[in-house]
Amino acid sequence: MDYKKHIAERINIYGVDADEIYSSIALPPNSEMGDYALPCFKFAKILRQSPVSIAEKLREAYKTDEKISEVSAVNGYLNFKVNKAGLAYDVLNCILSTGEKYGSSDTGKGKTVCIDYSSVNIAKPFHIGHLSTTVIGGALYKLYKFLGYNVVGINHLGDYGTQFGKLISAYKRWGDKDEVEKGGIHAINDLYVRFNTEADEEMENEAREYFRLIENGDREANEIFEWFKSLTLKYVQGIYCKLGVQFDSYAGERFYTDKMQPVIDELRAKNLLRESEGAQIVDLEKYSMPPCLILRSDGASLYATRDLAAAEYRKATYDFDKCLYVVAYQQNLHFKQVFKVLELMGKEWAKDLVHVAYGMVSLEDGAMSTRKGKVVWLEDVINKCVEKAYTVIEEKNPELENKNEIAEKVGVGAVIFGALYNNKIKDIVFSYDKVLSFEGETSVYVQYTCARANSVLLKSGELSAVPENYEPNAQEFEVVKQLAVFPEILEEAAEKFEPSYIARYAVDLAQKYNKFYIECKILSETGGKKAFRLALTKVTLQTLKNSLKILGIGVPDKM
RNA sequence: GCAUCCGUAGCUCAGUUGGAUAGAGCAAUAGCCUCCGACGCUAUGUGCCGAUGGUUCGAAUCCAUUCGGGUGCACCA
Repeated sequence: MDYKKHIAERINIYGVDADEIYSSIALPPNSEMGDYALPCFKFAKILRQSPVSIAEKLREAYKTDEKISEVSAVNGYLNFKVNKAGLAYDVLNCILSTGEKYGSSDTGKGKTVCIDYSSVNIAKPFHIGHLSTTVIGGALYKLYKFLGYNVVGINHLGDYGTQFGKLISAYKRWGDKDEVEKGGIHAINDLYVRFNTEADEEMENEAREYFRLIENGDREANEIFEWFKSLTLKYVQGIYCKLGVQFDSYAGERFYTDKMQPVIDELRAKNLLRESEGAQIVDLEKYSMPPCLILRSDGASLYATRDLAAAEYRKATYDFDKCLYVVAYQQNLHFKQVFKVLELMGKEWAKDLVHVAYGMVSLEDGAMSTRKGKVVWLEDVINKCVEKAYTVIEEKNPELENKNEIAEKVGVGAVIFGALYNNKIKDIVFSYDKVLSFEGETSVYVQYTCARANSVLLKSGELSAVPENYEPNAQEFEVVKQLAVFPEILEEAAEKFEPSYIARYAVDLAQKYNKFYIECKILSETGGKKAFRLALTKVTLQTLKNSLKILGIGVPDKM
């Protein structure tokens, strides 16, 4: 179904190879001009002819065939019109036969991708700032699987640092076992907030001491810590379940405690380590970066040290072809440094490490702060969205069965989609108005389109075979073309680590289908026309479902 | 100060391996349910694509400078 390739193979330009012709083929601004176009301007110098005459000569030489029905030369562009009936027939049958696998491929066969995402902090509830990494990572996870990769989802737990000393100190001062059991993670967080507001020098010292106790294997400190950890994991599991994300490993920072020394030894052996102001660093001045700190002046390890150990461990354990870090752009420099240090250590695989950076989330009145307790919890956002969905269903479709289940799919979908619809690098100012808006370019719009398509299919009875030689009209053909590019869109999304491509694709397809739906009758038609339109409806529904599924969004049959 | 990202319609954003008249949604106005789901569709308008210069047959897209904003920059993670 690669029409560009088909065209490129049939054009000969002296001194230009087929690959270059292939990559030069573009899409005309509107479909009346054609379905594909080859701009001939860049060939003018090589051939020493005007683009207009080149296009004209190529047009004369091109023999139309079963795929390309018309070729025209316009102002230096060579425009191609495809055989609409043929394309429509191929696309519909392809989707009908592949079904929920439509768009999948084996490009990733034999390759492994590690994705480090979500990476929750122990004892901290999920707030909207954690949403992006979780759903972007989750979507990439499902996308790579769909493309045939072996994928390893890693939740690099934030379970290391003096903050855990603070927590234990706070718990021992004010905590109560039953209250924490009952209040769960929010009760722990309250203790943390209280510690930060009341802490003086003495308490800070106590916290450092407790952290040291955890490190040295003190039984009581570790018991409390493990208890907090299990409460946290139980809690996040509920959220992950709703968001449809999963992990294959929960190896967090503490996991690397005993894996850092070999890295430090290697750095020293390779003469990369240097003392500076009492600390051990890798100097990166040559690369116009500040130094990468490996050991503090008191000998303790740092964030970067653990990330170096983690990268080594992942390479040794999973032998990845790519390792992605879905982490906010605040850490651009950190990852640049870590990757550079690994490169300097001679790890040829350092080039396979990718920081998938995304924008930050703030509130309308400024940045969030867990320590100050100024946050929007993700559960609240999800709950409000689900409630809103329920209210809308109650209003528009009160007879519906399973209203709770459907409201859940719609509400959760809106939360996920809102976080995935824009380019990931964009900052987000969180507002309830925005996430609760269900109109326009939203998952609800796509889900509604699915419900509409599904309703048509329910009323249609058995589908007959797609008619051959059916000449689609303009609206039908727009849908067909959009359906056909789905596999390409997925490849691009994977290549650019950009789930938003898929979200936008789904909205585009839904828009094109809705335009078709309004313009064209389906059920009251007969014969080939009806068969074609029903098939078009069925494969559109399938493709919309496939797109949303990758994003972790479910599609209700009715809503 | 150095590094890095962003700047497109009133708002939120697409569009950037250079290509033909710069597109959506929201908001506004006017329409469309005796007809397959109106959470939908149609029509109407707004743009020195932050600015300047350069490269090119051609620049929102590439380069340089500049302005505005975000983020990061030594013992937190």
